[in-house]
Amino acid sequence: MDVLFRLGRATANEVLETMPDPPSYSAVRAHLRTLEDKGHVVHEAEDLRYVYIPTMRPEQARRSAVTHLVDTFFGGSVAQAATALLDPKSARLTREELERLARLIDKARKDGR
Amino acid sequence: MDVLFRLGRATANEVLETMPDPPSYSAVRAHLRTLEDKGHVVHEAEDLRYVYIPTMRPEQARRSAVTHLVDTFFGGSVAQAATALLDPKSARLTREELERLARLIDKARKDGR
DNA sequence: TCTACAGTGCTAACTTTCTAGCAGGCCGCT
DNA sequence: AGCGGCCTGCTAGAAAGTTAGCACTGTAGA
Repeated sequence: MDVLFRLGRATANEVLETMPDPPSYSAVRAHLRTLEDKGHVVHEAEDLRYVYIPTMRPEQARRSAVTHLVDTFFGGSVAQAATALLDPKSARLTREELERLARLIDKARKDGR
Repeated sequence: MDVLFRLGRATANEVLETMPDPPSYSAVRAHLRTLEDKGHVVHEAEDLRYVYIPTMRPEQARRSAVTHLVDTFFGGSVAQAATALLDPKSARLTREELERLARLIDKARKDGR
């Protein structure tokens, strides 16, 4: 699923190539099929092969992943998660991005009071 | 592992209770043992039962989880991830938290130029 | 003391996942 | 037409994960 969320859509081979510690091609194909059985993905035939696509909408997947991360690793604290995310040691943001985030926070400050 | 990262340390029973869609108690115990075999957790005897603890340091686990989230769901863009995280629809930050984040970004802006 | 309880170690059966491999279809190339 | 490559569907055996249940141990309480 992570590969599919990352790529948006992918064939069995692309999933295999993108995976870290990949299992066999057979395993990937079988797993994609069970994911389809469970309704987590759909496939389309394209150029003679199957392209798999997550059924969950990207925004929802992102939201759910973010919530899970915050709950699992930051005790539910968005602020702590944000602090870790913006940690200068790893962040590397452009000036425009920083401006935009600053504006976002500014707006939240005004709205919140 | 998610449960252990969330709680820091937990017994088999606590893991079971914390899991969504929990399997059987037997499965949890067996799984904790294989995690221990693989070196991902250690156990300590405490009050006659085993308490399991992740071997990876929390900071490292958090960093790695954040990186994975950003890469998987936000195309590697920290800025997009931050925007989603601070989305006012779900964020709910206190004024102090907002101030702290604002200062963090301000600092990054000054350092970066 | 002895009884109940909760936890561990272990086992055996069962289910699911993983793996390799085969037949068949479609395409492009010679 | 014939060949090779790539993909699907399918199968069967191996490996891993799941489950229930037993014996044993230490603790607490009647």
